[in-house]
Amino acid sequence: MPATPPAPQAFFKEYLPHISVDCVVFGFDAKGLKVLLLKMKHLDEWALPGGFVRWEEPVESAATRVLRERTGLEQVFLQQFRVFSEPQRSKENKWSSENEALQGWLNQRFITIGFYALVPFEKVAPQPDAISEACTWWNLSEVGQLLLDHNAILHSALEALRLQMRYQPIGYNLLPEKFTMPELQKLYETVLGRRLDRRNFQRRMMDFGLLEKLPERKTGVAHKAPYFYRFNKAQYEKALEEGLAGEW
Amino acid sequence: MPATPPAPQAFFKEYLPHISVDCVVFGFDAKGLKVLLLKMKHLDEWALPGGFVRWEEPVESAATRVLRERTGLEQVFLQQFRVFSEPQRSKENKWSSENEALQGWLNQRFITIGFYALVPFEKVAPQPDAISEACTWWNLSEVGQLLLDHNAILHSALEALRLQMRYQPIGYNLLPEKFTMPELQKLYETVLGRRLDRRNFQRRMMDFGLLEKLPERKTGVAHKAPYFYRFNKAQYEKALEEGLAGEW
DNA sequence: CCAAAAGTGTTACGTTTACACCCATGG
DNA sequence: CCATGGGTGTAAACGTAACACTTTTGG
Repeated sequence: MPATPPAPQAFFKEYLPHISVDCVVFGFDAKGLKVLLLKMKHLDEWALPGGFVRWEEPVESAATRVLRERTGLEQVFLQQFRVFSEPQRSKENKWSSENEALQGWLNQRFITIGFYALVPFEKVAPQPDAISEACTWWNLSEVGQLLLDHNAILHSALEALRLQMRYQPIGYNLLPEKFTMPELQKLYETVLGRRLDRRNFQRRMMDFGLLEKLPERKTGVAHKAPYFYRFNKAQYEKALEEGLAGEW
Repeated sequence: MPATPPAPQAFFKEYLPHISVDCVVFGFDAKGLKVLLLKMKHLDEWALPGGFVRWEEPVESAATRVLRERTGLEQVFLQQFRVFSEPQRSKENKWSSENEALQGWLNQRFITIGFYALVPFEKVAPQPDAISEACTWWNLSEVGQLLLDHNAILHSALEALRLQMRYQPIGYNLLPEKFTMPELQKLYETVLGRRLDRRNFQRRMMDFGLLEKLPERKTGVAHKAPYFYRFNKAQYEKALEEGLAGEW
């Protein structure tokens, strides 16, 4: 979205009416799973980054654009997971903006297509959009009341991510290029919401054949330094296509 | 306030522009999996049953309405699985209709929300809609070239169904109230696309605790007559909520 | 009365889970 | 030098897959 206030009716000319995309952007660091949220102008609430669909683009392109503008990233894992379309979902909200064109646009009924994204936390430079005054990471456990039905969308995205984990690998997009086995394990434990056995986890991960063990070890840590690993991109893509065996 | 200029035509008054729903309706009989298709007027192609979204209803309600009007059924298993939004998906098609309002409506760009439904084959009374001249079941293997991107939607629905099978029970909506174990097995083999061991299948199914064995047996069959079973509705619903263990 | 299909049980195998031991490092 | 965390190995437990035997029925 442009930083300068749009001309009247600009939104209606540029975007399909009634259709929006909302992105649940997941990141991961030592503190656990995080989600990218926007602080809306003139409102006390935070919201998921979202956007609208141009007249000649697919919805995936709209979501990719939102991601690029909020995070600066180009290639991210992005997956549509559900449509949210209750007529009441936008009713409760009374948008009041100094910009009349924007206000008229936002007060439509919107059917929104939910996407979730997995992004490398440390590479993101969060940028607010035209209708928000801040864009920052939130720990998943500390997220409060969100705009409209965005809490439900977030919850649904997390469920979709947990489901994806059952048959596809995650990690490539959520971790830095080089990472340690305990870090990867923490990611899995965080998303699954339960502890895993250290030894069994390592063996299982290696058996998938997606990881390459590097000769280097982590430095500056107490106790025995863990080795670094990285994903084998080709094998990882293959696993995304074909799925993994077994359950968690 | 309405987003698009209020059109004189009835369609624009009644439905949200640019948004449609398409339903992949699966049925099952001795011949295997079937899908419900419509023969379009003035076109040689068949299409998935679809419809549009009223100004004050959620998309699920639109899909339910399509199902009711095409099949006569009220309570069916219905699940949204993906949005199809390529701008080109509707471009190729030149609608020509005797009804000018209809033609103008259909020539919009549509973003469609894909649903799949599981219905009891024998209870369905297929009914064509206003823009089609026939509505019939097709064996999945005999489906040819469909309208627009409907082949892709169908294929995607089948994938979603296979995925659902991995962690939720199917059968309640696809089989008659009373059925035999071989019939249930055939359903699973058909959807999964591979043979299963008769004995192990039976044990596994019973272990799920969803089936009730009835005292009656099938009559008029050669060889040993199989018992009838039925699903325990309460347990089945529970399994749909909580998921099943194990892989196929 | 026998071929074919259905019901029940038992064994073999592999995968997951649980746990033991050794290694490395910073305080 | 020892407490802590990381790396590797092994045995038990569990679930799935493979297979044998009995029962029933129509031709």
